[in-house]
Amino acid sequence: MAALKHSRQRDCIKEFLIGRHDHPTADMVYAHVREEFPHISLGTVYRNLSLLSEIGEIRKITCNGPDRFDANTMPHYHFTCNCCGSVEDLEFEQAPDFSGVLPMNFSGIIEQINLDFNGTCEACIKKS
Amino acid sequence: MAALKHSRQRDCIKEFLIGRHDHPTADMVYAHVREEFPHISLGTVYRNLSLLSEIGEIRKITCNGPDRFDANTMPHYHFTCNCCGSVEDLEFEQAPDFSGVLPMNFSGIIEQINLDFNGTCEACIKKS
DNA sequence: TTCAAAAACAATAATTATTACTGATATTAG
DNA sequence: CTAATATCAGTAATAATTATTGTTTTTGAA
Repeated sequence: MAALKHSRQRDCIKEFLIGRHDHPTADMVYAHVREEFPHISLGTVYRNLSLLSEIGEIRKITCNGPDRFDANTMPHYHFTCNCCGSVEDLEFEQAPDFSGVLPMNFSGIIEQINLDFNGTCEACIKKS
Repeated sequence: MAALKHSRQRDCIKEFLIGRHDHPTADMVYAHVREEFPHISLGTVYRNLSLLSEIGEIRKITCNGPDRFDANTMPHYHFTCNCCGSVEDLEFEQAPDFSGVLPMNFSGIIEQINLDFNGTCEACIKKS
């Protein structure tokens, strides 16, 4: 049940995210999708973003300020600027390795490991 | 400037956090501090929590749901339950090592590295 | 020990981010 | 084609946080 019907609005949201690498907020998605669907509502954007996250087609990034969304669901890492809130991908010489990182005395289930960085982005350094 | 005067309310907030290891939210702090200062306002709690974070005396944890606060400012790692939102500390056999983890093509300043985990906590597993 | 400048306060209003509700519309399986 | 229902737009409601305002504390210097 909950048979997930096709929707043009959802497609448009996903297509937009695929074309972007700056991890847009719900508002940014809304602003864009509105060009194609002038009557779309912000609630629809939020609902579809949650839906797409739940089925794993996009990734929700919880950082400071509003949530952000990323169509790249491969493991990768983010830098968040404490100053302007922008989020960018980080690339490494060698991928971080968490294979030896096993928690002690923990009886829950770990589903995801998040490594992320924050500080001041290049643009904000120049501003100051 | 901004000479940070002493305040009994701020002390109480900090003392409360020091005695806890469950990373309380602003509301939880408010509920407790109210016992000692029945007229304290939630705004005061928020203001002091930000202040204490800014000067590095506590750490603000941005996760899903409301922000949480931690008096332990030493490097350590958190597990967040996707189900109930609780946050707990994780202990490791060997501390994660980020020494080899250097970003390429990045011109900002990295101030903090966050490694955190999420999934389902023991209590939520039992519930289901 | 006053006393005034400024930080901090309580109370409350406002803002921001997100979720829930409702009746109309679009999609899809039979 | 049609009925069932997921999705929609529009809007109201909630949750989390920040800002404003006039009053009270704190503190350093007179």
